[in-house]
Amino acid sequence: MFAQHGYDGTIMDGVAKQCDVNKASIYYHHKDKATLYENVLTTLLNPIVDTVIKAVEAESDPVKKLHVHIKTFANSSARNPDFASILMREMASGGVSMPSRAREQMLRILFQLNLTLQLGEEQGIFKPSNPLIVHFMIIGTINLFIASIPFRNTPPKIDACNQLHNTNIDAASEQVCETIISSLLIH
Amino acid sequence: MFAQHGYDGTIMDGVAKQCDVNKASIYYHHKDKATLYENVLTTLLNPIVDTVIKAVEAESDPVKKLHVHIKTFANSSARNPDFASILMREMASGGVSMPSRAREQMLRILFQLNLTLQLGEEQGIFKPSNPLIVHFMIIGTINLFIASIPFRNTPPKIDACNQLHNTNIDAASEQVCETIISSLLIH
Amino acid sequence: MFAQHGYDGTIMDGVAKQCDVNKASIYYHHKDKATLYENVLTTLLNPIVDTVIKAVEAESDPVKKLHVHIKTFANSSARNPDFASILMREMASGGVSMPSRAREQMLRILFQLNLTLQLGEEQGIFKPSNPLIVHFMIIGTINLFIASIPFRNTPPKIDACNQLHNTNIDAASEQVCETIISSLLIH
Amino acid sequence: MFAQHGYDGTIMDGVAKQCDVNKASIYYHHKDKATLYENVLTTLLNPIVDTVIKAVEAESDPVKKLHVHIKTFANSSARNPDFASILMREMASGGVSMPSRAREQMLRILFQLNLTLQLGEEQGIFKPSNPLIVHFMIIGTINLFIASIPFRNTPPKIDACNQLHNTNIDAASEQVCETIISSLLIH
DNA sequence: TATGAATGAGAATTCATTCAT
DNA sequence: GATGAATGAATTCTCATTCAT
Repeated sequence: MFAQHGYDGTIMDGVAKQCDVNKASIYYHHKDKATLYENVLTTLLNPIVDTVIKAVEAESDPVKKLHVHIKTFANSSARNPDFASILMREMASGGVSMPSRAREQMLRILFQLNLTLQLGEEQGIFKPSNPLIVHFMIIGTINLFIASIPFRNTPPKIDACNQLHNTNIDAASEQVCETIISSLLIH
Repeated sequence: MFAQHGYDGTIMDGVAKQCDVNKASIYYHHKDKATLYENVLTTLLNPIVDTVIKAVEAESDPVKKLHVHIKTFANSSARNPDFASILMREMASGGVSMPSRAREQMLRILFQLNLTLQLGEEQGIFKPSNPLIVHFMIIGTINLFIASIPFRNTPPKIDACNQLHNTNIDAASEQVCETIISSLLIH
Repeated sequence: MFAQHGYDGTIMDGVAKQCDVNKASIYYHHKDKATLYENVLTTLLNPIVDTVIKAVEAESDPVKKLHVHIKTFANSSARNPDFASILMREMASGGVSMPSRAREQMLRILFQLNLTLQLGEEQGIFKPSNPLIVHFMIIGTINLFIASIPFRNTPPKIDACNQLHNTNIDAASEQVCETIISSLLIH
Repeated sequence: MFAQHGYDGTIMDGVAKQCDVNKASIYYHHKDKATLYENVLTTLLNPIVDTVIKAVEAESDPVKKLHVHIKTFANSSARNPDFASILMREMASGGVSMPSRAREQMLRILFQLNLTLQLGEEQGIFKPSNPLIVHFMIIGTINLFIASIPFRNTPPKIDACNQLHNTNIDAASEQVCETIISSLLIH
C-alpha cells in the first residue's frame, strides 16, 4: 500500500483491513506509521540489494559484471514491483525523508557499480564514465519501466500504437544492457 | 508542495500559508484540492511539452532531432525540478490517478519520439528499437537525475566518493544523448 | 470539566459537546489539549489572585490584611469552586506539570502573605511564623472545604451526624481567620 | 502511579512495566483497573487510619488526644506521601468516585475527631467548634504540605525566599497543633 | 500463574471544505 | 474577492481488557 499510495496516502485502517488484523496489533509490533514504513522498506530493500551485489561479485569480467548488475536488478525489481514505486517516490521527495537504513542499502548498489566501472577502465575495456549517471540510467529506466506497467495498461493503451505491446522486462533490461555497455566499450 | 510532498502529503493549510493567502481564497479560485492539483499540473506540464515538441520539429535530421529532444527535455526539467518529482510520483502510482489532461501531454512527447525514431529507421540511420524503452530511458534517467539532487546533497554525499561532484544536468544529458544515440546508430 | 475530572479524565469530545461547539473549533483556537488546559487555568487563576492581592493592599493594618487575605481568597474560591479542585489536583501531582504561568500566579499570593506577616512582626503584633505553613493552612483548609462540598452532600451525609449541616464558606473562613490570627497574635 | 498521575492518568501498561510484571498478570489478580485502584487505596488507607485511631484512643486527655491525632496523622502521611496525593485528588473530584470502603475509613477519622472535641467541650476545656472544619484544617494543611514537597523543590524554589527552607513535617504539624489547639482552648 | 499477542472501543488530532461577513 | 471561524469526516494512536498457550 505504501508503494501504491505513498506514505501519506496509505491509511492505517486500510493496512489493518488488508492484512486482516486489528489496527492496534500493528501498533503493538510497530511503534508508529513511520516506523512501520521504515520496517517495510528495509524488508523490501535488503534482499534485492543483497541479490544484486552477490550476483555481481560472482562474476569477474567487467562486461559480465555490468550485464549481471543490470539484469539482476531488473529481475529483482520486476518480481517486486513495489520496490520500483517506493524508490521513485523516495526520489521524488528528494529522498529527504528516506530512512537512513534504506538509504545505505541503495548506496551499496551505487558503490558496487562504481567498482565495476573502475575495473573496466583499469583493464582498458571501458571508457571513463560517470558512475552516478550510469546508475541513474539503470535504475531510472528500469524503475520507470516497471512502475509504469499499470499506466501503460490503462486505456488508451500506448503500447497499441505500434509494436510495443510485446515488451517485457527481459527485453527492456536487455536493451538497457546493450545501450549502456555499447556506449561504454572501447571499440 | 505537490512535488515535494505528493498529493496526499500536501495540506491545504500549508499551501495557503506558503502562498500567504487565506485558505478560503484558494477554494474561491479552485473547486477543490483535486482540481487545484490538476491546474497546477497543467500549468507545469504544457510549456515543457510544447517546448520539446517545437524544438524537435525545428530540426530535420533524425540524429539532431533526437539530440534536441533529450537536451530540451533535460533543460526544461532542470529549470522546473518540480516537474521531475511530480512525474515520478505519478509513475509510481501507476499513473492511475493522473489527470487525463496531463496524461495526454506526456503521450505527445512519446509520439514525437516515435516519429523521430521511425524517421531514422526509414533513412537507414537508426537500428529498429522500442520507442517506449527509449522514452523511459530518457525521462527515467533525466527525472531521476534531477529529482535526486537534494538526495545527493544530503550527507553522506555520494558524489564525494569520486569525481562525481561536478556532474550537472548538461553533462548528464549529454551522456544520455551519447549513450542512446550511439546505441541506435548503424555504424 | 478539568476541575471535575482532571486533565486526563477530561475528554475533548465532552468539552466540545458541553460547549456546544465542534471539536475541531477548539483546535482552531487552542493548539492542543495541554494548551487549552493552560489557557483555562490562566483565565481562572488570574482574576482570583488579582482580587486577593488588591484587597490586601487596600488595607494597612496587618491583622486586617490577614483577615481580608483569607476572606477574599475564600470568597473568590467559593464563587469558583473549580479553582479549588484544580489547585488540589495540581498539588496532588506535585505541581510538576503545572503550567508556569499558573505557578507564578500562585506564588504571588504566597509573597503577599509573606509581606503581611513580616509587617505584623515588625510592628510587634505577630509572633514569628512560617509563612509557607500559614499559606498552606489557608488554602489547604479553604480548598478542601470547597472541593468537598459534593462529597459532603453525598450520602451518608457526614454533616448529618451533628450540627455541621449549617456550615457555609463564610462560617468556615471566619473560623480559619480566628484560628490563624489568634495563634499569631501576641497577647 | 495513581497518586502521581491520578486514576485516569494511570496507564495499565505503565503499571505493569513499573512492577516488572506482565500486564495480563495484573488482571489475573485484580478484576479491572477500578478494582485495582480500590485495592491499592484500601491497602494504603487502612493502616494510616488504624494508627491514628489507636493512638488517639490511647490518650485520655482531650488536648493530648488532639495533639496525638494531628501528629500521628501527619507522620503517617509523611511516611506515605501517596496518601496525601490520592486524598487530595479524591477531594478534588468531590469524592464522588471514591470507593466506599475508602470513604468509610476517612469518616472514621472524622468521627474520632468529633469524639475528642466533644469530650473537650464536656470537660469545659474546649470552646464549641465545628469538627468538620477542624478536620479539614488538619488534613487540608497536612496533605497540602506533603503533596507540595515536589512543587516546592521545583525551581524557582519558593522556600528560598526566606527562612522557609528548613521546614519539615514535624515543624509543620507542630505549628498546626499549636494553632488549632490554642484556638480551641478556653483561656 | 504467567505471558506475548490480539482487539474493540475510544480519544486526540488533522484536514478538506464551507459559512458568514 | 478576501477572510476568520466553523465543521464533519477522517486518521493516527491509545488503552483497558481478553485470548491462547
